[in-house]
Amino acid sequence: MTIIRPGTIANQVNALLRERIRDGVYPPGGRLPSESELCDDFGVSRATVRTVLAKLATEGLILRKQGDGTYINEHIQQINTHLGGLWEFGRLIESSGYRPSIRSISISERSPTVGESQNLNLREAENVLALERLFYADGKPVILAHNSIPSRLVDQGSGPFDGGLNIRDFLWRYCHRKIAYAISDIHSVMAGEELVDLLSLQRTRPLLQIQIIFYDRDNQPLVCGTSYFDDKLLRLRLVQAWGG
Amino acid sequence: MTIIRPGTIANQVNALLRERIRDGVYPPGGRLPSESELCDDFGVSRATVRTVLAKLATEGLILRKQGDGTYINEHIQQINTHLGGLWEFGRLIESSGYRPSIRSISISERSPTVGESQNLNLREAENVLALERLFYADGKPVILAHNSIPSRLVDQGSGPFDGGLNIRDFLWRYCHRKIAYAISDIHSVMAGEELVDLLSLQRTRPLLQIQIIFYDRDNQPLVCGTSYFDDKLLRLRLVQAWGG
DNA sequence: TAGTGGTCTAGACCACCCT
DNA sequence: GGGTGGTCTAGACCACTAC
Repeated sequence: MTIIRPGTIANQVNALLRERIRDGVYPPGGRLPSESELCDDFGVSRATVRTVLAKLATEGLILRKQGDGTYINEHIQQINTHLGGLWEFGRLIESSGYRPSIRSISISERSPTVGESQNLNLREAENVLALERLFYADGKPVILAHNSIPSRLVDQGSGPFDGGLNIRDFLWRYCHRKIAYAISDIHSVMAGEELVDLLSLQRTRPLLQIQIIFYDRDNQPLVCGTSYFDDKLLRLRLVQAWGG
Repeated sequence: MTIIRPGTIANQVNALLRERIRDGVYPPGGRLPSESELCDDFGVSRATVRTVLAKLATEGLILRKQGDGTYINEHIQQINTHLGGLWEFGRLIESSGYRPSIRSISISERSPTVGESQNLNLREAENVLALERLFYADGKPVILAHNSIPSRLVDQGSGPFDGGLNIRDFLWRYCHRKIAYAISDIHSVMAGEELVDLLSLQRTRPLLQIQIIFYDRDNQPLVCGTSYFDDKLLRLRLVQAWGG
């Protein structure tokens, strides 16, 4: 068949396979066509097909059995939160079955806290651009997110800022930087007064706290953030798959 | 050079590269030899080298820059907890800087709870083998772990069981099953009396709770588990890397 | 311009599962 | 035996970065 999508061939095959799995073109829980059939179908080499299948396998979306075939894991199909979902709060909200939205509480430049200065490896007297935002699930506040970016990285005169962007898009739009990797720490904390108020909790309650630092390919810290949410409303679910 | 290790060529190259990075054979934070140099060095094809480098890159251990080279990420070197660390509590304890040990509290067959019955997809009147274990960091109790395996999966007459094995090894030794993937839910909970006692907490405190279900390649649930630990003592740290 | 990583191909051989 | 996925090779061309 002919491919008309943008991007590399592997990405196109990837997108097509995901579509077909999602839309049930291949029987849910059933077997995928063999690698050689997929090669013929897409008109690509086996290596390309295998690259894509390997990626889907590490996400747990398919299960591969030597000498038998490749099977669709309907279990995972419903979970859109693989890894990477740790920072995409919009997806996290969606995967819990709600419609996500974002409200920007404040976006302003200020001097850094001690923690920010360490995490972002700031020099003396460097400021940060601080974002405070609330994520909503079906209109109900569920996640409070603080993020800080070294002011030096922000393009001059690039405001006003769109507080509705996720961090990756924000960094690209206003800093022209790409995220290479991130380190996250997950903690369990009791909600303070501010959190009880902002998240409309009835009373104080243990919440999940996610601290995350994003780095670019030059190992330079781009953003650090601290976020809070009630794990009784949203589910933090991770999938790990082993090829073998 | 000649390779003398067991396993596939790719695995041997993988192990060698990790060793060299860990031992500082390649300058920490510096550049790795180019792909073609590694090919010559190891005597393998470029595709094989690239397979290995891709894996190291997704773990964040190396940073790849087109047109430039491959750089060692000294930042990640110290973090042995990539993904997969979510269930290997021994490693989790090590990565927080302690010496891990395990004590088995009880291993017994019993009827399942409602949750276990659902999670393990048990039939009527099926029992489970229940493990209750404590993990220690430098001799101090830090993680309480409950795990349940359908009795049907356990080889007949395979007891007594070694409570010091991690789940993967336990399943292999006593059930001859391999884990294909796992789904984990992370929650924030207040320690109850039993936990305060077992983990020698001074008072009740918010803890991290990890609920996990392991499946085999046939999508059959093998084990479900619930574990608790104090995130003030142990760090739950995840690394996510994007190839691009 | 030279060298690096990124993408893709065609083909070989092996290990494994099913019937 | 026949088909499936697992491993590996040799070689081509492209895109990007540093100089």
